[in-house]
Amino acid sequence: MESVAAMKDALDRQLKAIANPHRRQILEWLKDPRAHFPPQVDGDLVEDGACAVFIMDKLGLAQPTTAQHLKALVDAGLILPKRIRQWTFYRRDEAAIADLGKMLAERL
Amino acid sequence: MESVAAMKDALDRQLKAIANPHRRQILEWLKDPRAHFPPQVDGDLVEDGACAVFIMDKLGLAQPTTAQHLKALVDAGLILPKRIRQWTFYRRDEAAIADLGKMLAERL
DNA sequence: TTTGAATATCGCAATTTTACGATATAAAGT
DNA sequence: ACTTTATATCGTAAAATTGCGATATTCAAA
Repeated sequence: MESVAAMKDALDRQLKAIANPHRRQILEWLKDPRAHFPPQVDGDLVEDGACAVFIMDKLGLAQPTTAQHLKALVDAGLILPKRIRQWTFYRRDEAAIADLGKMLAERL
Repeated sequence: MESVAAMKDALDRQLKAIANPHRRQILEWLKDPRAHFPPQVDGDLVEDGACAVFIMDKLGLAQPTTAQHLKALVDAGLILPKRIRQWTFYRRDEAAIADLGKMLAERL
């Protein structure tokens, strides 16, 4: 069981995460990875997620900046990282995103 | 009809507005003004909203800072200001808040 | 019309966020 | 082992956010 303060911190992280346009764009792209990212050899686009390299390319931001945005989304619990060989793939945590959406629709 | 860019700007303002704990606290208090604010002589607590002075007192922030937070919420279209005599009262724009919540639940 | 109270705005400091280059680490192929 | 590629981290600069004091403005009462 989590403390109230910890839950508020978690909500704060999630709301700050979606308060940034680049991070919302990433979440949007990951809704349909096949439509937005090229085919991958090492990791299924849907099952494992999109490769950080492709996300970086589409964002048009530097690698450290992209990594920072992805970390913010992971720390907020909105996307799930999966390391395969030397790559990290990211996919949406649909359950967490749905929970957040429901929470906001009900309690905002 | 609004442009897509203008709609994205509006969403950005709304998400940035609720990304701040103080502003979320204000929205929370305004859900039940009678429970959180003292009776008012000049303006109905529910119909017109809570007086900025009382909101400031509860926040424990300076007047200019409180005014800034209230402006952010007004500019985001989440609360409605009403000037009566020398006071400004604020109440939730329930329709706008519900729209935002629904939007996030469906499209996040 | 002066006084007092509420609100709005200005200017500025402190903090946080965003972005990047440099560099370190990790993993794979040569 | 060495090189290449992907990722992570460090340090730092620029921009945005948050907060406040000082001050202007607004409005009503004295």
